[in-house]
Amino acid sequence: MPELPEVETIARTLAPQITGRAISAARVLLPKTLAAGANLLPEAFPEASPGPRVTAVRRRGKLLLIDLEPGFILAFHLKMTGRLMVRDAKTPPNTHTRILFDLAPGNDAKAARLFFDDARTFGYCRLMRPQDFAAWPFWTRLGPEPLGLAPEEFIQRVAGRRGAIKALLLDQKVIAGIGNIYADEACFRSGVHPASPAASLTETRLAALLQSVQAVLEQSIEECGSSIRDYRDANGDAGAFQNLFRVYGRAGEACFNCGGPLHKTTVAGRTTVFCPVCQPEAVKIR
DNA sequence: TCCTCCCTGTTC
DNA sequence: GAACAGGGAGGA
Repeated sequence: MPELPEVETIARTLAPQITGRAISAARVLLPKTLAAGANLLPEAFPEASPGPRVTAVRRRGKLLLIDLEPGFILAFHLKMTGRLMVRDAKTPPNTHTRILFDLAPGNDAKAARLFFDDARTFGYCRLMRPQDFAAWPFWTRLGPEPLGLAPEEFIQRVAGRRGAIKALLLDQKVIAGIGNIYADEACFRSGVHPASPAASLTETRLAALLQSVQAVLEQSIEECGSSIRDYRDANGDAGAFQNLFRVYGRAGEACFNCGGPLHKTTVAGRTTVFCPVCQPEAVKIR
């Protein structure tokens, strides 16, 4: 389930392989994967044309963005099982291939293919003009990037809210890029009970939580993300941060801090693992 | 603010 | 052959 560190890793491994290269054709094998209302295939990939050139590969939140020249943007949301991978030009689509891009041969590079594979078909791609992209509601409402976020702004965005702190961490409008894994890991590392109402946490606790969010994200980026089940980078390589999980997926096992059993519960509709000793429930505020 | 739904491969 | 994984849209 690609979250910020995984998408960042994909962007970093994808960029050197496709930047500067022309995309000569796109083939959509599952129509719904190319979001309706954001389908500019004929305009972006006209017949008898070398095709648009990749000028940049970026990440924002969990979105992977490919800038094209002339002016188009490919925005991918990988959701749970989406993968972006460059393979040999002759590689045929597999059962999970949803969109296939042909990369024209470049200076030194041979022709190749960019695959968007997605077993569970939750992921999507939007192909938009920059002005439409800038007006896309999901884009305009996206909260700030956690890395580099000032504690004061984080506190201001969650202070006084009645919802569970983990629900706010998962809310992309509050802060962008955090999913179930890193929300649990950050709560544990800062000793915050994930079900605590944000309003019950002091500014000091919230600042500590943000620091843990930033620490786990940075550490995971260093480890090239977490690979459980599906995630791979654009080279097909796995990440290693899953070896450093302290709570995610460890319900019933011993807490690395106190040795007691980790508990499992549901917060914001998501499986949540925490240590009841090291993450005491904050005192509720009326 | 919370719940349901979408979707399919994997695990029990 | 059922439970489970979960991001985000949409509705209660």
